[in-house]
Amino acid sequence: MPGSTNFLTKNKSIILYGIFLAIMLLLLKWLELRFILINHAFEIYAGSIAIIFTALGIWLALKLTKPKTILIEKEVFTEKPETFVLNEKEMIRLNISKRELEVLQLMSEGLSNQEIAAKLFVSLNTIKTHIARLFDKLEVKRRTQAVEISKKLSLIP
Amino acid sequence: MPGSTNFLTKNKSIILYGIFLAIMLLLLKWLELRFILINHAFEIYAGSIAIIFTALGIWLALKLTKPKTILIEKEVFTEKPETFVLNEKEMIRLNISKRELEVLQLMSEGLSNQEIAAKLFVSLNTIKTHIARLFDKLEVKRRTQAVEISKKLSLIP
DNA sequence: TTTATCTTCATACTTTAGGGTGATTTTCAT
DNA sequence: ATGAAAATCACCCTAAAGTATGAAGATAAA
Repeated sequence: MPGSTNFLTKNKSIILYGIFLAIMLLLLKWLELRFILINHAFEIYAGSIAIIFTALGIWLALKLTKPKTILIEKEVFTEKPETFVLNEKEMIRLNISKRELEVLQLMSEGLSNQEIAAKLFVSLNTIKTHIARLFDKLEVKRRTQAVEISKKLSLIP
Repeated sequence: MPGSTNFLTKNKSIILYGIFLAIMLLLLKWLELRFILINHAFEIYAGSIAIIFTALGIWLALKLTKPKTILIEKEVFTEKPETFVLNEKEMIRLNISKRELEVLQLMSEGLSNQEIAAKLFVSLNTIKTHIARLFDKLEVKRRTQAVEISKKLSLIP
């Protein structure tokens, strides 16, 4: 830009003087600082040490100490675990066979003997004998009781 | 003891000399320490500052930091909530009466119609009609199904 | 191989459950 | 007080459940 170039050439000496003054001022300020530094060298040194080692102390404490942990156990109640596991011990104890358990399962779902027979491709009489044996082993007299008790024993879900 | 007294009087000058020597040695050692301290005053001072401020830093860090809180969610499976609450909305929706619910309850416990009748001091026929209405309202055909469904609907425990 | 258990099926019989219909008495809210 | 819902009961009939007994094939363990 020609405008700014003109300004520079016109006030060259003034600018140079200004710059000189600025430098001198900076130098004086620096010398002042130096003077202060020299005269208070010990205090500055001690202060620096204090600051540095305080920082070191903080760092050490934070880094090397075990974090203070407050363990809060929050109980989460699960609605229904749904994780049915067959109580095999009871099954063995009561001497209930796999087939019988299968019939028991279907019985608990509300199926009639006829429906169970159809589902397992066997005769109604077969289901009746299975159920009769189940009642004997479970020591019950009715299917509703059988369902009740075998649910409590975790033989069925 | 006369023995030890004899020993003291006999060697008095030797003992005194020994004590004197010991004191002199201690004095020398102390002077030596003083000399070391004076000559290394600055280092000692700086070191002290370092130690003190490190300690300060550690103290600050331990005292002023918030303890880290770790929240751990622990799943607790309640075996049986045992807190059965009747689903009254379903009861109203299905238009099931108190007496019917009572019968349903006993039915779920495995009682026969005859037993239910005896327990409620009513005739077998009454129980039959109650149950017939229940089956109608629950849209089922067998008592095992009735028990199944009404457990799911929280009409019975 | 032989024994014991499981699974299957049958026949006969008894008991209980369930369906349909109708009727009387309580109870309770309008 | 009166009408609707609830609770009670009876009778008849069918279907399903449960009991008892016997027996035969399948399977797995001894």
